[in-house]
Amino acid sequence: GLTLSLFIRDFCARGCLDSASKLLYDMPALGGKPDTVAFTILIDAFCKRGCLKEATLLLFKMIQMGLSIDSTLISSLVDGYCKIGRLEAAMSLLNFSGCVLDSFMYNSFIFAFCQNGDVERAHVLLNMMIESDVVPDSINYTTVIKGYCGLYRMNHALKIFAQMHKRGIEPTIVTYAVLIEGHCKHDDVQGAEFVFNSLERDGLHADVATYNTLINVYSKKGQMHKAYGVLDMMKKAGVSPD
RNA sequence: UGGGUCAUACGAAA
Repeated sequence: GLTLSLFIRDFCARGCLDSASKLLYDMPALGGKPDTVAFTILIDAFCKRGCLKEATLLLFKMIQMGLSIDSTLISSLVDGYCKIGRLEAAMSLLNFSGCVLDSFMYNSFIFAFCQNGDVERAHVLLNMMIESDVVPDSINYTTVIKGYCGLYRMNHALKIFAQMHKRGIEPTIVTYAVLIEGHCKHDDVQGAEFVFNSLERDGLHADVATYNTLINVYSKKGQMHKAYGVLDMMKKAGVSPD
């Protein structure tokens, strides 16, 4: 199954889902066995394009074939349904599967609530994770932080950030980028600079996206000399602009 | 050693 899955993955990455499907069906003839992972790759590709009907059909097809389902597979579908706003479909699929929510699936719901502007509910979900002994990771925290930043609630965002630290979850480069952008929305250039500097203090390496975020802050504030200064920082750090 | 969740600008749309 592994060999042909690599080709299926490549087809999906290139957006050739028809070729990927064909290969999946041709696997037996080619001497390969379609397995859960091969199906998951294709199902996830359909989910990411919002084609949940095709994805769900494939799910039932593989179940008919006697293949087992696992959390990764269900997570793809749960995220797909969440991304198109069908949270109840995501929930019923989850119940049907018998899988339990893990940090990935929790995040699909948390993200969806944030997108709807219902960050309070996303926050409740984050707390539910802890109560259910599912350890929230930096992605779960970052998603809620971004939600609060989007609502201009920097105080809440920073509170979550502090809780994250207290629980020993390491922020990532994304966490910092989200906070930098949040401060920018608040017209708080100094806050953005403070976050950027703490990033370096914590031994994380800014990447192109991080630098672009900071450049965006400065250019929106008309501080182009500082924006050019970031360009110099990038050169010194060996990060090329895109 | 193959599969799932979070971030930037620009462009497009409003």
